[in-house]
Amino acid sequence: MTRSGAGSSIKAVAALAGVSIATVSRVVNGVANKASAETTARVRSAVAALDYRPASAGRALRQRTSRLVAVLAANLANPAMAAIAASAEIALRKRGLVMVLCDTHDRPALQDEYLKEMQAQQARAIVLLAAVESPMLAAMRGGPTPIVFVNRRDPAGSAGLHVGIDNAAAGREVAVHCLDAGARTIAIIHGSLASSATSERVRAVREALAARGVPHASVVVETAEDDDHLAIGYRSAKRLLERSSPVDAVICTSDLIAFGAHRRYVEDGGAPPRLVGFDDSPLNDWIAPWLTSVRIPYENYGEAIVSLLAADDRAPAARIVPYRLMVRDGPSRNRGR
Amino acid sequence: MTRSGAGSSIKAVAALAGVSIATVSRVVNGVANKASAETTARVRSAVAALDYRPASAGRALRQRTSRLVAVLAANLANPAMAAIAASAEIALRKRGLVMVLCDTHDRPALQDEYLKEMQAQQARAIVLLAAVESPMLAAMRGGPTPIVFVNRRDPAGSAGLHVGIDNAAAGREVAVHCLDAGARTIAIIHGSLASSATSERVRAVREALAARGVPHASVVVETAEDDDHLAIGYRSAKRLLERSSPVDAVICTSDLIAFGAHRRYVEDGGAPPRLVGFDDSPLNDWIAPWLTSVRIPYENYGEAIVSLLAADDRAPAARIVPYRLMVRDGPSRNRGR
DNA sequence: AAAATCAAGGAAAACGTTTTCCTTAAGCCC
DNA sequence: GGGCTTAAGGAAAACGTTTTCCTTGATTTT
Repeated sequence: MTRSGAGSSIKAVAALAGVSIATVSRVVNGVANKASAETTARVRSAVAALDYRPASAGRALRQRTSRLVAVLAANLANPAMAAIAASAEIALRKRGLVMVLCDTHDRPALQDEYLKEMQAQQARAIVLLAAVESPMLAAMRGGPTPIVFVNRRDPAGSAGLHVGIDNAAAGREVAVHCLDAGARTIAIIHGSLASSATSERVRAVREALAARGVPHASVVVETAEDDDHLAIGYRSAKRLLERSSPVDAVICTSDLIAFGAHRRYVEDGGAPPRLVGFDDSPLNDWIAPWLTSVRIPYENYGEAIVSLLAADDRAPAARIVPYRLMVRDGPSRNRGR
Repeated sequence: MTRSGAGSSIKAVAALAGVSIATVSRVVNGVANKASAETTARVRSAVAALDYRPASAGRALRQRTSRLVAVLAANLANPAMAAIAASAEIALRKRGLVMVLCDTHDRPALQDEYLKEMQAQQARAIVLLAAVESPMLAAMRGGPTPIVFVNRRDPAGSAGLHVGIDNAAAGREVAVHCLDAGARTIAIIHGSLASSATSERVRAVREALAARGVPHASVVVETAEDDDHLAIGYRSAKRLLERSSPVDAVICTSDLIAFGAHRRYVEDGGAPPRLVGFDDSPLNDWIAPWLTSVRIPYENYGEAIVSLLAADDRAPAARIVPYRLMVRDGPSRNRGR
């Protein structure tokens, strides 16, 4: 006798119910027209009595696919990515899928290592939070394993499954917001343009400013070579402060960049300019009441991802979710009063 | 011919190398004295040529254990938990293990559901980030699957594997720090005392204050029934503000609670009291320069967890990692000047 | 009333590994 | 040179499922 609940096999259930293991399997998996109501009930109660749950290894072996879904995040230290992961986990679980979470540190080699590992795990699907191009990704593209690109589109062409916001529209709205708020000279601080999200945002801001008559050359664009967004913001703000003429508003392509810039301005002692970021998080209300930010509903990304996986091939291959500009004008900005 | 890299089986490798699958398995797994140098080389090059990696389902089935390690976090929205998860992922990966991350929302029923699922997955080990007591946990305790309790100790007795800081010492240090900084009346805001970490911190603070001659009754202790730490801090600070006499320092059992309290004070308009929290994160330097906090090296927790799993049964069953009080006195506190 | 469908369920194959036995040949010790 | 041990490697079992066949009655169709 095996210990009761733990790891009872299909054989034990079959024996207890007085049927073959085939029947148990069919009842558990809900195959129609293969068991009488009476048999079904007997099997069900045996399953409950033994607390049986099919061993995933056996199932995966036979079905040649596991219930694992890999989420490869570029940087888990980024609260936005963590939020997406948390949301994905819930949505996957609801479908009986299990999330495997990995941190690629935005490095192609590591991303490839994980892709290979997940192939060995026979992962049901791959979710890439901010993908980078890599050999293995190229090899798997078009293969049988669905790949969902979140935030950043597929780095090679925009064909793949995608979840994200309309970055161009958001960029325009941010630009217009700054102008409407009275800003005359505007700066942009951005991260790596290899990210489609970043490049789309930057381009949209510039175009919107140009369309409103702001001379192209008067827009200051800063960036820094660093994969830490905080550092990018800090160093870029430093350079903005070194300029002869100050700017009225700084548009950052992520909240972390804005945090970095804000710190630099605070250290400087003066009143920081209007700061705008992207991502937003409920935490901003608490710790960054000075930051206007494009709220991206990461808590809904999980469902969007899963629905994309469930959809048939003819459904639209992208879920563009709505964003919302959260205007904040809290303590820190007018600290100088 | 199967498509080259993808999912080649051990049979293909054996055929290419001209050996049996048994030999391939042994070479891949590094079994000594079972293959000549020449054979080993031939197998290795076949493995490389086909980009072979053992299917984990087959392996798990045979070995009756997978390479999955489950990390069950009480709340992924908490940056501290996310940081631990990120660190665990790296450490596990280094040992060829794969992290499965789940969010139990601090609910026993959900924790049990995950525990069952992970048993079906034949998880190699279970890591509980802030465990709650639950029937399934009780059933698995003492079973073959190692369980590591992180931050909170095993809710039923302190026998289990544990990674955390010396909360009593940290609590004392925080209390002394406040007194040394000149605080006369001190408040404590804490979360659920079901967490051993929280209760140990609160007790240590109170004892240290008493030892320094602060009358027991003069210490204000606040809390709120909520699983959102931000809300606990906010609501508790509200009550502190309603008191006739203000406090000089508020010790919070987590940074999130401190964030919540800070917001309430800022809304009030006056200068917030000295605020102290627990957890800390690199982000605090950027966004909460007003928060003194006990820095817990979550980035090292992954290694501590893994070392606990690797240790034999006679090694000490706990890893108490060093903490450090990060004293900050940035802009927001002396904003009133 | 023969033919055809269909529900119910069992036996056994298949999935891809690891590992236990075996076998063979070589080396070593006396 | 006979008994050891040992390296090298193959055949086959075992792991726990799902699923393909197959069989047997019962019911429906023609």
